[in-house]
Amino acid sequence: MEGSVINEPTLRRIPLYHQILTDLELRKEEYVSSKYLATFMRVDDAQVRKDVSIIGYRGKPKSGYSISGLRKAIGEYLGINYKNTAILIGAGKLGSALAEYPGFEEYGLKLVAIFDSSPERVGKVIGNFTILSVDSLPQVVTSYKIGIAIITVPKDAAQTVCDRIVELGIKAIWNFAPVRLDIPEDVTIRSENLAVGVAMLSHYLKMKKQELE
Amino acid sequence: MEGSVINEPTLRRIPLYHQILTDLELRKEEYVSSKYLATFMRVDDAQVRKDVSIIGYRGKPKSGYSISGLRKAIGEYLGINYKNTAILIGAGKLGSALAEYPGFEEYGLKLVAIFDSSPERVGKVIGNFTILSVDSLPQVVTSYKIGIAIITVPKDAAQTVCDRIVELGIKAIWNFAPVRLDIPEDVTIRSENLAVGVAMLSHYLKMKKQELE
DNA sequence: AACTTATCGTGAAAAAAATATCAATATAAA
DNA sequence: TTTATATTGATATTTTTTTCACGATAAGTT
Repeated sequence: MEGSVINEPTLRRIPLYHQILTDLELRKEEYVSSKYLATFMRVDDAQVRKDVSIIGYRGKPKSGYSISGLRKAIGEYLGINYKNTAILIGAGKLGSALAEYPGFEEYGLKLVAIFDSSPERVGKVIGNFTILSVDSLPQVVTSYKIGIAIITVPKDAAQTVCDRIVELGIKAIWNFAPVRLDIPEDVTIRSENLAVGVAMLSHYLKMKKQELE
Repeated sequence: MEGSVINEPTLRRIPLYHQILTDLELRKEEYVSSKYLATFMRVDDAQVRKDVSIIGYRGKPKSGYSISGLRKAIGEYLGINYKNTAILIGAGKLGSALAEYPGFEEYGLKLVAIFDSSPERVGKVIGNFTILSVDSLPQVVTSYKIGIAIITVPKDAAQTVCDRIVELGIKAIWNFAPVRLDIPEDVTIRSENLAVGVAMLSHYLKMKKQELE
C-alpha cells in the first residue's frame, strides 16, 4: 500500500495525527496504538492503520507505533521538515494575527515578509516584520524564491492580488478572503472559509431546536 | 429527495453556494445554472443539483435556479436567517481579529461578549466590546441564552475553558485552539485547525518538487 | 402550434471511503 | 520453551459519495 496516491480525507487527517503525536511525545510516551489514535480522532482504528500505511510507516505488532518514529515519518511525508518560504498580503486584523501564529514554523512554513497596499500601514511593525508596500512584491518573491502566498486582504481586493502573485510565478496560495479565486490549473489553492464553520454550527442549532418542537 | 438527512460533504458545500449566490445577487443576476455553480465549486453539475434538492429548493428547466430564491432557501435551511448568540473566550490576537470579523452577522451569529482570564486584558476595548473577566461567564451565558461559544484561548487552557462552558449548558462550540477537546455526546464542536492548511500546502509543494526531479 | 434546446430532477452505475475480518507476529507470561 | 495475547497489515465487505445518463419540462424559435 505504501506510496499510494493520497486521498483528500486522509490528507486532512494526517496533520491531526501529527498534532496528537507531538503532544504524546512531550509526555514522554513511547508507543501508541491505532486504537488510541482512533478514539482521539473519532474514526475507526482500521482507518488509522490505513492512513499510516499510506504514509509508508510500519508499526510493531503488540506494541503499536513508535511515537517519535511516526511523527517523523509524517513530517517527512508532508514535507514539514523542509522549510517553505511564504509571504503574507494584507496586514489587517486577521493578517496581523496570522503573522504571529507560532504554528507556521512548526509546520515548515517560514514567513518572510508582510505586505499591504495602504500607505498608512506600510512601515508599521508587526512581530518581527515591517509591513512592506505591495509595490515591492516582485523583488521579494524572486529574491526569496517564495513558495506560498497567504492572502488576507478584503474580499474585493482578493482576485486582483491573486492575479498579481500568480503572474510572479507563485504556485501555492492560502486564501483567507471569503471568495472563490480564479486561478490557472497549475496553481494550488487552499481557502479557509469561516462561513463554513458558522453555517455548520447554525445548522446544527436549528436541527436541535426543531427536535425540541 | 427533499428533507433527506444531510451528509457532511454536502453540508460543507452549502455555505459556499450561499457565498457565490450572494455575490451574484449583488451583480443583479437573476438566474444561475447548476453548471455555472459547478465550475465555480469544482464539482460535477449533477452534484450541485443533488445538493440543491437536499436543501429542498427547485429550479426551472431551461432557466436554472432563481438566485435570490435559492439564496434564501439556503439561509433558511442553515438557520442563518435566525440569529444565534455567541460569546468569544480568549482575547489574544486571533480572538481580537475574529471579534471584528464582519461575516458573523452575515451568517446569523450575534456576538454578545468577549472574555479573557488575564487581568491586564480585562477592561480593554475591542471593537464594540469591553473584555470581560471569565468570572462573569455564568451570568452572561444565562442572561443572554448563549448558543455558541468560540474558543480562542491558548492550547493548554482550552480543555479547562471547554469544560466550564459545557457545564454552563452551551451545546455548540467553535474551537480555534489546536487541540482535540473532550466533550459530552450532546455537544457539537467544530474545530478550525490552521495546521491542516499549512500541512496540505506543504505536502503539495513537496509533490511538485518531486515531479521535477 | 409544432419544434428545438437548455436545464432540471432523479434513478442507476461507478468510484471512493470507511469498516469489518482475520492471519501474521512481536512481546510477555507461564 | 511453549502458550497466550495484543496489535499490526492486508484483504474483503459495506457504506457513502460522486458521476452518468436520460426522460421531463419550460422557454424560446420557426
